[in-house]
Amino acid sequence: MFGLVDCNNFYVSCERVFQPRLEGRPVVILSNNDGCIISRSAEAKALGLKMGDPYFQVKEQLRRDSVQVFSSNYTLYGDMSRRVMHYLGATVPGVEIYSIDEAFLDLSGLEQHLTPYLGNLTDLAQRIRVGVKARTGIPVCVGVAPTKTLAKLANRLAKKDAGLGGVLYLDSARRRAWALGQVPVGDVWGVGRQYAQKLTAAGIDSAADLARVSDAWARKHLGGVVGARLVQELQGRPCAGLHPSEDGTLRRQSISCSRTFGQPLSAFADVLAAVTAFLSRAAEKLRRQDDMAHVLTVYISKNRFATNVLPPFSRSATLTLPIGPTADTRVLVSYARALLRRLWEPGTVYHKAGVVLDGLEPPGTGQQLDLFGSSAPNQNTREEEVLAVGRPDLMASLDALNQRFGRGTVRLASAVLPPAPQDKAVRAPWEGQARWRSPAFTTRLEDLLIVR
DNA sequence: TCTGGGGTCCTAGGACCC
DNA sequence: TCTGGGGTCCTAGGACCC
Repeated sequence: MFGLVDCNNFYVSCERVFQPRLEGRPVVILSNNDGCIISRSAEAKALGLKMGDPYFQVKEQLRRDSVQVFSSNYTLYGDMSRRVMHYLGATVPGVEIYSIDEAFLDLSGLEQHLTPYLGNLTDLAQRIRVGVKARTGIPVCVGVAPTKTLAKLANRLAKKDAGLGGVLYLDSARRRAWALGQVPVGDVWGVGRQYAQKLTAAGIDSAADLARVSDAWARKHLGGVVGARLVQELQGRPCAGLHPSEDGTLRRQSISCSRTFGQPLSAFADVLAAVTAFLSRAAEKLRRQDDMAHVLTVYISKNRFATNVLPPFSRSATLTLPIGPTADTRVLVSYARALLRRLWEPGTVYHKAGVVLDGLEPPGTGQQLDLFGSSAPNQNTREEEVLAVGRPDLMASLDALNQRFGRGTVRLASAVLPPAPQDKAVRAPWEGQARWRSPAFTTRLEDLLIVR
């Protein structure tokens, strides 16, 4: 049996924990660069504000309706998420952190042990909901069902129907059938815009309809094996297990960092500075989960909303590192520069850039065998290994300094712009704005709330 | 003037190998 | 005239998720 815990309007809820005056008022959170709406309170939803609405388009309405507007504050949200996940981890046997605001719970076998002492899974789910709120201030809903897809579906019903008290357990075939009938097919986990359109055109309107299609039909029209699994899961046959997140952290298979620039850029040096900064950040995350990367992708994008710009809006270049996996920022940056040159079209105005690290593996899984001269295939030359390993000690010092004195205290020279006239910090041309960012209430001593 | 960022999984064609 | 088949790796891209 699976549980799904999903935080309600998570980013808004994080702000409200430390600013109770926001309770009961419409609140929205904006994306990076204050671009568009990415989280809304119930009151903001009721005003018709939509996920993804560009700020500049709804600015007037926000003002008219006295909506409280915030820039996103990922330091705060990340820390609040950690607290929620920590509590869940201490409460049930297995937790899979699915996103910043969602976690699957392994509840298998719990019911039979639970019932005599503590009641059924509905009671447990209810205790979890109350417990998270009491310990973190974050409201959540909990769905419980025999498959992940049905747990998601139960969660969404629990969110929508206030009468359920924030919890729904699909404990019988009858209840499952009822739940499937309540949910439009486009709201099923795994059905996006394209598939929803295709499905409704075929007369499949609800989750219940989708649960009735044949395996062959699902394979043909819903992306092959993915579609087949989706339908099975709706029918109550689990196709996906729980992948517990060890010690409350999420281990990634790829790590990326990208940004829309604060202003359009057309100088190679400016974009290279951005790419270097993004890659520094990505490599930092890579080392934090104690991995090395074997594959590097760089991409640059034009403005897809501009009427005078033709597709393709984005070009990418991927390289399997000839030297094997590395976690050294300097090694990665030297390859990234070459990839960027390959993509670069002089005279083009760029809007966004990004990097992706793939092929992650912990240090010493493959390349170290070769150090001892094993006859493994694809073995690197000694020189290549030395290049790939780089200077782990240097990287460790870099991370330690930035951890202690703040992100970006020590950077690669190529990420730094020509010195400003005075000794004052200037924003890099690729950096955007965050005009309404709340304090880092939980992670900066200077930002601690003062209670009188 | 102003339109996010970070992930997952799957497919498919070409290169290359035996 | 006529030219195999299967596997893996690399790379790019599409669909989906929050």
